[in-house]
Amino acid sequence: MGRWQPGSRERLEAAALALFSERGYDSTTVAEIAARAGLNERTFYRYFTDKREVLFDGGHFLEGFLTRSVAESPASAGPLDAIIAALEQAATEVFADRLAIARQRQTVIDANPELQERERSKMASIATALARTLRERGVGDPAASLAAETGLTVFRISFALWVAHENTRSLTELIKETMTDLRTITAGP
Amino acid sequence: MGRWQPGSRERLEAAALALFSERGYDSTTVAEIAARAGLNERTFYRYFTDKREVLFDGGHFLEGFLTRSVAESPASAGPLDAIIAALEQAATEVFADRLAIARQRQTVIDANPELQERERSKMASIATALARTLRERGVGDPAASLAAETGLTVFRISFALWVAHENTRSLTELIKETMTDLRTITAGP
DNA sequence: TACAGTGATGTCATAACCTGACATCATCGG
DNA sequence: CCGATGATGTCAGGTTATGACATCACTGTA
Repeated sequence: MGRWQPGSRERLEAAALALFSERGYDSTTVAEIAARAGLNERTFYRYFTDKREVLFDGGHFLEGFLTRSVAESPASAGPLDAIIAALEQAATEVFADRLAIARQRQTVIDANPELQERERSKMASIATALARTLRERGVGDPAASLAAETGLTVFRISFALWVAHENTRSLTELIKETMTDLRTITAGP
Repeated sequence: MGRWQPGSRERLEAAALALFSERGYDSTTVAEIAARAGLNERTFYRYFTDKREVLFDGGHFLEGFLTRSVAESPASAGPLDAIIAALEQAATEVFADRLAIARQRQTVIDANPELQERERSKMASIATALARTLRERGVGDPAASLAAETGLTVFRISFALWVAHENTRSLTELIKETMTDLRTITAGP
């Protein structure tokens, strides 16, 4: 073993989530997070652009997963259907096994407006990426943006229901239901 | 004349927009904004919770305008229709005369991720408020959230088209069109 | 007029966030 | 064994943001 343990990034993420859960986001300093990870404050900022970002690293993976999924969807599918299908795939392949951590994370985020802001931002970034993917598949504008944003809205609402403490249903199930609600609401008179 | 000129808040907002336009958001310090407004840095923070907020004060007014409008909408209207009607009313009564300032503001925001983040956050806050208003009018959940979030998505996309440099069409017109696109996209197979 | 109360602003000190510049040290290929 | 590379540490410093307290103009009232 040398000077550095491998997995600095993961250690920082774990340390941050633990500390944020224990004593809250505001009361935790970056120096403390780094110290618990056996690292220096300066090093923290080499991995994450700011203090919030340490909670949102997974977003990059999700974005890649979803864009790949949308890119591979059958050409016959409508844009919103392609988005929803990708989200359902993520629901089973990415999220299904991670309810406990998702809840812990969400508890931290729900307690802090700055973090909610960043979460929205991440969702928006994913929506932008998915809209681009749709455009590359020939979907026009603003249909592409609209489908991507709307799909993410459905996901966000479903996700909130999923992590709610009373809930026992699966994320996929909740996405399907929310999607049905959306169709009801948008159906013209 | 006494020690203070009236309208400190407005002066701070104007100074901030001007400085952000001139030399960018990052390169402008809070002390500079305050100085141009003839005030102290500490005083800036008495009016705005943080540096970004100085650009988003109008959001409070918009939120009030929209919730009032939705609260007064005819009971027969569907939830999404009520939201869209309120947004169209804001389009004519609030935004129509302010295209120039809206564009200047948007240029500043588009140049800085932190500001985009805050803008999203403001939209989300408005959506939350509108969802609450819908619930008070008997709309269930998640239909209320869904209608509010979807309506704001339509608005956001329409607004972006409106402030785009090439555009010559009215915001109301663009909202109607985007709404038509949404109905097309969500229409089942 | 005098003067106490109130509220807006200023001053000061300081913690935490974030960054640039440079130093240190382990690893790896030769 | 050595030099290149890359991850980490050290240090200095600017900016954001906040608490505590002081100052000054305006108000009402005796």
